[in-house]
Amino acid sequence: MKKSKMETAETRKRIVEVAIRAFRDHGIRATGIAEIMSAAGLTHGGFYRHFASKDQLVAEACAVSMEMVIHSAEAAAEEGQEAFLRHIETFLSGGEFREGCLGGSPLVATGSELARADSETRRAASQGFSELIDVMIRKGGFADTATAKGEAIFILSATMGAMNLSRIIDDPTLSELVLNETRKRLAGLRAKARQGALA
Amino acid sequence: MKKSKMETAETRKRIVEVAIRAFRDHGIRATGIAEIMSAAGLTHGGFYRHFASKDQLVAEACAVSMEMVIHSAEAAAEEGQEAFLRHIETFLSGGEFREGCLGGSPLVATGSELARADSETRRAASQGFSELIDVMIRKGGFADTATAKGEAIFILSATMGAMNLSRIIDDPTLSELVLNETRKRLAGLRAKARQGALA
DNA sequence: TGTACATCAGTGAACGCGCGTTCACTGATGTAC
DNA sequence: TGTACATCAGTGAACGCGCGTTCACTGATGTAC
Repeated sequence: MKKSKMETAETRKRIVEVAIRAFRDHGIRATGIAEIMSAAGLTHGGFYRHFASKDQLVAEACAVSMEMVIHSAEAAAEEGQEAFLRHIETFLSGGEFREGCLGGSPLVATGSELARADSETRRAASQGFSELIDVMIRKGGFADTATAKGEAIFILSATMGAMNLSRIIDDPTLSELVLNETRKRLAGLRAKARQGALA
Repeated sequence: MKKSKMETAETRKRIVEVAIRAFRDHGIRATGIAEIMSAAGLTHGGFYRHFASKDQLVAEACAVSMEMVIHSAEAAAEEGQEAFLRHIETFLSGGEFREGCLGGSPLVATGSELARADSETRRAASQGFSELIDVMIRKGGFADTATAKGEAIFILSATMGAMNLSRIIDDPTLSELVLNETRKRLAGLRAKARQGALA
């Protein structure tokens, strides 16, 4: 039962979307092809009509979910610098897992697995991270353009580190403290970076 | 061929040590019992004379490797505050993977897997993290004791986030930039925290 | 426009493989007398 | 101190299971005439 080209494209897209969520929720290695296909309303055999291997899907899922994070950040930036900065900061309040959020980003949700992933996947992750830095530089309102890239990198490193730690820690009080202390200090840094703009 | 109590204890210790390295290098899920036992010079069947399950070994390996990080940090602190701070900072220069280093810590090497680990393992990781914070507070030379914990948490979050990111990124230039920019900014913060001590 | 046929998305059984775990067995150790 | 026996660390075959991947098949789609 061959499907129309449009249906085929939609199916492929659906598989990637389902995979993004599954990898984010359960990890890459812990997620099976059959599980993904089943969640997409298909049987496992059809997978290889769309992808050459699981690794190829992992790479594509990584690329697409990084794009989602980037688009989501850009969309927030449409509403102004304040909204953009609040968008970045929001992750550190709830440690959100939703798509488009830093917390839903594969860099946080599957970080240590990505560090050991194949070259295609790491390429996708690196490319996405690089683009995220560029968006921050353009919309972050950093006073000193010479240090903007470093500031953006620092903010992302600290945010992602705090989110990862907060998910490991089983004591809710300490877990939230990690998010809050990191958010507080990054907000202080940002205030200073923008104060510089007025000077 | 029963072994003496001393030999048995040594074997158990060796299994844990081998496991720490294997989990750190290849990840938890990707490392099999047979692989660990073989690296310890044994066959896989004997594993269950020492541990009830793989999960139990994971939890113990997590606890022991966190202790190694903590002891290593305390040892550096013996040589004075400067040496201690340089010890923490060192990780951000080379992103080292050695035992006792933050980079060799399960929090960095297997971060996203730990976030989904069972309660025993997360307990061990949380406990270790908590103790690491305590060591930093005691030896970090923070001027304001009220904010020392927050400072320590922030430094660890940023350091771990940067190390994880630097291992994902495949472009060596950007990878090093992430470590360097994070190190530079944390050094600036520390200088300020100690300046406060003199005031 | 209608017909014949090649294409190929999706199915579901099957593949080899490695996993965590179990178990009967071996034989040196530790213990009770 | 010497002997008899229970213990149990380690071996290696075997277990069921789920994995990624393959394949013969189905039948609707897209194409060539």
